[in-house]
Amino acid sequence: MAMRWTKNFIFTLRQEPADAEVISHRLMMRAGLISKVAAGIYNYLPLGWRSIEKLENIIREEMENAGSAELLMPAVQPSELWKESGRWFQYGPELLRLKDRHERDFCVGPTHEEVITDIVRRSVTSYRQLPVSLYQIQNKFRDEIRPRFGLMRGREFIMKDAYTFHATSDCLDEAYRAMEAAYRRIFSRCGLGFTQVEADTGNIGGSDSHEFMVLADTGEDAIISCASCGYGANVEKAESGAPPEAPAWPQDIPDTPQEVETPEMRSIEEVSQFLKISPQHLIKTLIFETDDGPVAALIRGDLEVNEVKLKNKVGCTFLELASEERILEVSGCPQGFSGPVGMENVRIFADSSVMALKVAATGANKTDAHLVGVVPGRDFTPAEVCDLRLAQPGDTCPRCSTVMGEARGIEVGHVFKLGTKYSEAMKCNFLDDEGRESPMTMGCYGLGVGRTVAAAIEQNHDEKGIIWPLPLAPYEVDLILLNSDKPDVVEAAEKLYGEMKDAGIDVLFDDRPERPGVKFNDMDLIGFPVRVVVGKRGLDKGEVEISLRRDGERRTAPLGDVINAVKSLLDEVR
RNA sequence: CGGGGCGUAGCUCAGUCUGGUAGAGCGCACGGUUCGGGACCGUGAGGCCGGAGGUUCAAGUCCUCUCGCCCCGACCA
Repeated sequence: MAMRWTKNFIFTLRQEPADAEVISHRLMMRAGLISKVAAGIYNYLPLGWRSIEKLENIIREEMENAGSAELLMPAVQPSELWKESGRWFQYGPELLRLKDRHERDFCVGPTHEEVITDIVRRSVTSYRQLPVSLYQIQNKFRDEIRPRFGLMRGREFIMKDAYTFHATSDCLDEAYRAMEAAYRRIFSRCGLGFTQVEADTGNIGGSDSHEFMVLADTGEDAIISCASCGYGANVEKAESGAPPEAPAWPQDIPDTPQEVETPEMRSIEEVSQFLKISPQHLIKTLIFETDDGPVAALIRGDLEVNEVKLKNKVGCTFLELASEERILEVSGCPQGFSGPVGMENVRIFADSSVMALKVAATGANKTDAHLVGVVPGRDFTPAEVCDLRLAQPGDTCPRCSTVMGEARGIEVGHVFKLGTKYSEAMKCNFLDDEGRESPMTMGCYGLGVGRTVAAAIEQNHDEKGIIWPLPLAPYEVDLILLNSDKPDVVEAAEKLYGEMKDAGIDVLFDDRPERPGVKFNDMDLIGFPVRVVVGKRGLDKGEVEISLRRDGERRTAPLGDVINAVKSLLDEVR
């Protein structure tokens, strides 16, 4: 594909756009790749769209390779399907709902489990027809609370979503592994540094789940990982090895907990200093509000509760710290003095670190008082003991006990084993070889297209602009006509452009009558991987200049050999 | 939804406190000089000062309401 700049629609910005925070957003705006229509809603301008399409085509190749067939589902979906799965009621304002002229309810699809399940259940009835693997590349809409960072967190965004249907979980495992492999190939082909981590399944539901994270300091997700065995997980999900044991209890262990006055001592720090007890001997009691009623979570004083883990344990979709009034209602005292002893009207979830304590101190459920000498199991029994810890860098690895580190990442892909959540709710059943009917086992696989392009820019730029990895560059080659007022230079450049076109080179011909500086700056800003400069200076010697965006080193090639030189340079960066 | 901030030329922003003729730089158009890293000189076009209401002789500026956008937080593939 070849194009002239003057026939294209490219407007670079000299000044930083006022509302762009992160580098990829700034550069995409400045380079004229995207423009904003409304909060979280963007135009993909010709240059940006070319990069998007290049990525889409890589995705298509790898999806087909993984045995998935492309289709396209509607953006607007009837509420009936969502009511069948139950998500019409579970989803909050993030789901953009609308009514048609007959007052019928619809939504703009944030994802397509319902529609795809409907498609498959209509046609597939036998194990002989399974497995099924389908994907689409489509615009989604999620009415994010706070869209930001350009394409990184838009409300409307392009996503590749794939869905697989199986007769057995073994078969799902196989498809899941194939998808993981396809994702790794896709991101590798884009030249991205990424990592695959264990993830929480969120509102989509399901069991196994992995996220593909492009490593970048601006990433919105925190990842905990082990350099030694390769274990990695989103902090939302991350397990960590047993925390260091608490030091020896400095006092006698009484037969019953002793109440101690602790006036105005609410925080772990205050209480531990006041009582001269290490934070590791305190039990922190947090009251949460959920759609399933209030619950209490217990964690050792030096650790933090992971709300996602708690949410999963409780089995609720809504969870947040309870209000002051609610705490008063549940524990009979203001915030800061709650404790598990004698707390009976709520379900209590205890982190295993709490139960590992031989003896501890905790709130007395009484204003300005704590209990010292509380023995877990003797003085209180939680409804459930589980892992509620928020993993932190420095924790030990749950697999191999090495100390884990933290990194930030941009979530560009997320694969889930859905199991039968949707097939059961929507009666997407099949008959097995013994004539028994059962719901299909499903997997779903998302990949953020715009986000991946943005992530590529986060990873590949310098102070001048983007440094495109070749596969995502809007054009691979920028051919610059330097002296548009010199007929012989124009003629040479035009001739070269024709040759490149004929040779099938992916080139943009900067034929604008602009000053050299303007052209050079635009070429750096947009970041074409290979640049070919035709100017009077070189032409007098019968040469043109060729350089790479990534190192800037200037090479020359005789006029007759430019095509070959460009081709071999392209191979070099490929 | 809570907290903070901003809406003035295509873009980036002054002017708002203290009411009195609508500004700058960049971009754009035209002429000239320039021409290998965002040139220079001259001329010019371009504004319902986000919108509605109010106060006032007079509102970009003060008051009320509204809409939009950005940042922090809670939420999320």
